[in-house]
Amino acid sequence: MKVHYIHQLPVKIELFKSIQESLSKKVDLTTTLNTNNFKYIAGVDIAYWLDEGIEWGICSIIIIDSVTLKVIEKAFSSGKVTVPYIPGYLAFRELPLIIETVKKLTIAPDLYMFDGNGYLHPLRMGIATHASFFVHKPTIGIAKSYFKVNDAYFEIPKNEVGAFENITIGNEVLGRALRSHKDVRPIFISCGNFIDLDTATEFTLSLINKDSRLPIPVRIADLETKRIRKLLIAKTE
DNA sequence: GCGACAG
DNA sequence: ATCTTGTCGC
Repeated sequence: MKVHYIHQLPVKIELFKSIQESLSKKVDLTTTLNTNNFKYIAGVDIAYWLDEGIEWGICSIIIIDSVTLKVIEKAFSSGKVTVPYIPGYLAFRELPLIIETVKKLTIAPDLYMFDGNGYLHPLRMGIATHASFFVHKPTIGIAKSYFKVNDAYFEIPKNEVGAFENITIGNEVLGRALRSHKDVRPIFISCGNFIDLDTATEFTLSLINKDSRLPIPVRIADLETKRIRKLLIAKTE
């Protein structure tokens, strides 16, 4: 049985340096919270595969125009993944490839949507929140399944499109279970950073189509990630 | 010892 | 996340 120690993860130093840099910058919230400026929305996802016992990952970021809903940019990065998946520490595993991919973007997204949680997290610091310190933009977390936080409570949302229930601990709202399709399991929305939950919900719902319960940017990033993985595996063999 | 566990 | 065929339904 292999034991992993978080404090020895190779990405730790880099992560904290970036957070320090980010905190010393001034973020203009009046600009970032003006939803009229949310024109370009990015979806981020990673797919994995094993090659001779070594784990590889391919990150895909796609940007859509929130008006036309068309993809206007795609960026990819692939590489070895050395950090294991540990519930609660997803960011340490996925951020290195994500950051590498963000650097390749020629268009700056106004909002990032991540596969996973933001504030809905035991330390209120899921991947969407963690990532905001690198991208310096509003971020939200979209999780396909519920990640249990101690003492958190919520009701199952009604079976209607747009129905939601807040996930709370006392008066604190961590996120919400949102029904993006009728007769389909809800998704779990939470703030990453620089955005409020109502706005996050509004944008999520506005980017849902009949193809998926996930918003378009995350959905397309997921498809792209698997398409590229197939190409990379074929190239190796 | 057993179950839970974002991706 | 990943391993995987058909199948039910719109």
